[in-house]
Amino acid sequence: MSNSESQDSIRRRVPIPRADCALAQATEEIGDRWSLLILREAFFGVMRYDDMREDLGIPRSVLTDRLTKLVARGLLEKRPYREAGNRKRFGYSMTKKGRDLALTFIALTHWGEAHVLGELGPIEIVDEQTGRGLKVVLTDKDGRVVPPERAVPKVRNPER
Amino acid sequence: MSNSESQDSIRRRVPIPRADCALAQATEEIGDRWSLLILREAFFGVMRYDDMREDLGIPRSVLTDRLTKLVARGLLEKRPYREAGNRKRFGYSMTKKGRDLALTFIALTHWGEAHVLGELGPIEIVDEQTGRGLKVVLTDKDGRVVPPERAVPKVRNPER
DNA sequence: TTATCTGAGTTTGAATTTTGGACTCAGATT
DNA sequence: AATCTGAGTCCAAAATTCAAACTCAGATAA
Repeated sequence: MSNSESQDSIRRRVPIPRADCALAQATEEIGDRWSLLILREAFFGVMRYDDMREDLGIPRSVLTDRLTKLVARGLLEKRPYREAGNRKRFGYSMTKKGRDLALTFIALTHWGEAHVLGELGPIEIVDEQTGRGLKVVLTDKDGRVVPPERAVPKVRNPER
Repeated sequence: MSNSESQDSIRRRVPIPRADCALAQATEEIGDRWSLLILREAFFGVMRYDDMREDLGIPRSVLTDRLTKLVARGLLEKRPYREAGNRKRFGYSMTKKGRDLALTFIALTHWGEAHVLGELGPIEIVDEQTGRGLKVVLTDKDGRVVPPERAVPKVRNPER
């Protein structure tokens, strides 16, 4: 059916207003091999430098660098804490901006399970209040669920 | 309110079964500075090497490398096409696996608009059938919408 | 038929980033 | 005074990225 690609649809594309696109900006902040994984740690409640390092196997210098950047960009905050009978230390926790990446995490995790891992991973995301498993869906303004195949890009304010 | 972090909650964290996590696998496939942007191009209907290069400002050698990898991993496919009176060429288009990243794109794009760009970007995602704007939400099994703040990780089969 | 153009790459050498390991430092504990 | 620990810093080698120049094959132009 959609074999008609051959002729001219190759050129018919959404004209893309360049780098002012939100996805490009977003990948600027978290689009490297480590930042997302570090944020996942924070999302899962890991706050300490050495715990993250051990979980991820990330080189120290890179972890230090990423944590610093994530704090500077407001995705994490560095806060002092004190454990029973220990000196004060610092840990990292999510800001609102960081927590708002949860949807992206979950969507990407589900994709990874479906298409890379090939099975359900060891951790699921549940509703804290009901304990029920959660999934990510698209809805329109009225809350009607729309399957992802029907999602298409559209220029918001075509300037002509 | 949540000032009680100080004492011991710092250590109380989900024990994370290591690298078999889906998110780590997923970032292995698309977690670099360019892959997601290339896939966005494909999602927006850009199929040609030079169009992608121009849109993204990506070095040729890197684009070639990423396209090859994305094809090898099954996110894109390379297909011949022919434009009116031109020789046969090759273009790249999304596979199902690639298209299934749409939810992740959209979630990340919305995050970028809210937290980085600070305004709506030039492109919105709409329902192809109704033209209405779409957003990403979390739901439970019954389709009940759950706000992202209530999403928490849980070990799926705690082995004890 | 030879020359030119074009899309889709390669190649190259310099600049940048990543890596793993060793080293540091300050406050607790022995 | 010596040791331990969490949270880094510093370093040289390895891997990646970059911009710019070069290649190559088929279509069109002269």
